[in-house]
Amino acid sequence: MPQAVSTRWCPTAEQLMILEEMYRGGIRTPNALQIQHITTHLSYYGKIEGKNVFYWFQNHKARDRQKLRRKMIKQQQQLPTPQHEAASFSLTQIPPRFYEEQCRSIGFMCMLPKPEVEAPTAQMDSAPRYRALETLDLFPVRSTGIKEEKPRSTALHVSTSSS
Amino acid sequence: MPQAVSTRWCPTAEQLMILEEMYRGGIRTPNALQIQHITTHLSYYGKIEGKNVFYWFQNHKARDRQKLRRKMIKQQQQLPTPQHEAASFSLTQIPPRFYEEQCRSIGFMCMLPKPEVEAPTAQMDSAPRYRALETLDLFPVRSTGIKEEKPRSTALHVSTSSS
DNA sequence: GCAAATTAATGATTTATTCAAG
DNA sequence: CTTGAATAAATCATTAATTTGC
Repeated sequence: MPQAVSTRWCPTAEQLMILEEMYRGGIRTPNALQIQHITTHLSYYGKIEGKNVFYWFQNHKARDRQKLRRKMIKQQQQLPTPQHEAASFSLTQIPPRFYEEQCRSIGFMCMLPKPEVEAPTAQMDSAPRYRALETLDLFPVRSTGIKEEKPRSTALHVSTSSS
Repeated sequence: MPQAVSTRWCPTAEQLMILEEMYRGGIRTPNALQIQHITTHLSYYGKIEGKNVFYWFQNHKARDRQKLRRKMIKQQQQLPTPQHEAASFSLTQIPPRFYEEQCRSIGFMCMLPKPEVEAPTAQMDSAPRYRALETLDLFPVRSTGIKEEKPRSTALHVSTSSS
């Protein structure tokens, strides 16, 4: 069997550390330019593509939120259950809403299936290709105000449309 | 105000016709290469980008399905309502499932916010830029077996995980 | 110890919702 | 109200952990 050594991106320890640091720093939905920068920076530590970064943040954010939700439900169930006024609508709702102008900016773009699956003999992240790293050392990882990411109602769909 | 004449893609009649023709032809989730071709082809009739094509199919498919579902619900409600065995789980499910190995292939890619919003003086789809159209005249619009797009259960989540 | 069998994580896609321009 | 755009939720699928029988 010639090729097909791995189908999906496998982040190296450094890459993961940096990504998590950024996440902790407040980055949630990096825009295209940010992703480009992050990718460039991380490519120093191993093979990586923009979409990997994109997906990583999507998944990390989603699973973080999920974890929080579960914890909340659990807490609620452990509460003394105030007899009167027992919730009549599903809880698990994060506070009211913080909004904060979601950093909506990511755009999609169709991407060709995959350039080629080069069959590496044994060299990958062991031989990092010093990609420039020109633009910046790392961009404002912890600025733009750690937005709490508008929670939006998590359960409860009040579709206002009526047609 | 210098620029910003229009933010979103406004499909021309021809573009729309062609897209619908393709949709009727069975295309639902075109892969990147297909999108590229479609875009190239449609750019002959006016300004258009790959993501427009991507979104168009996404939305068209979703809204088509939505329409069907509503129609179904309506029909169900108009039925004599067979007292016994009233559905205990939400209907609106499209038949069983046809599967057919979904043509999964689209990938995302981060895209810069927007190259530039050229302030057109009055020329857009009136002056189509004859973009090559080299690769093909149009690819197999009605082949690869009109896949009915695996309907997948629309309501009813039987998560097998247990943790 | 170790390798097949399970299960848990998590990368990658698709679908559902929501927002908002026209 | 229609629909392009964008994000979030739900799934799918593959890899890593972990368990289990030997």
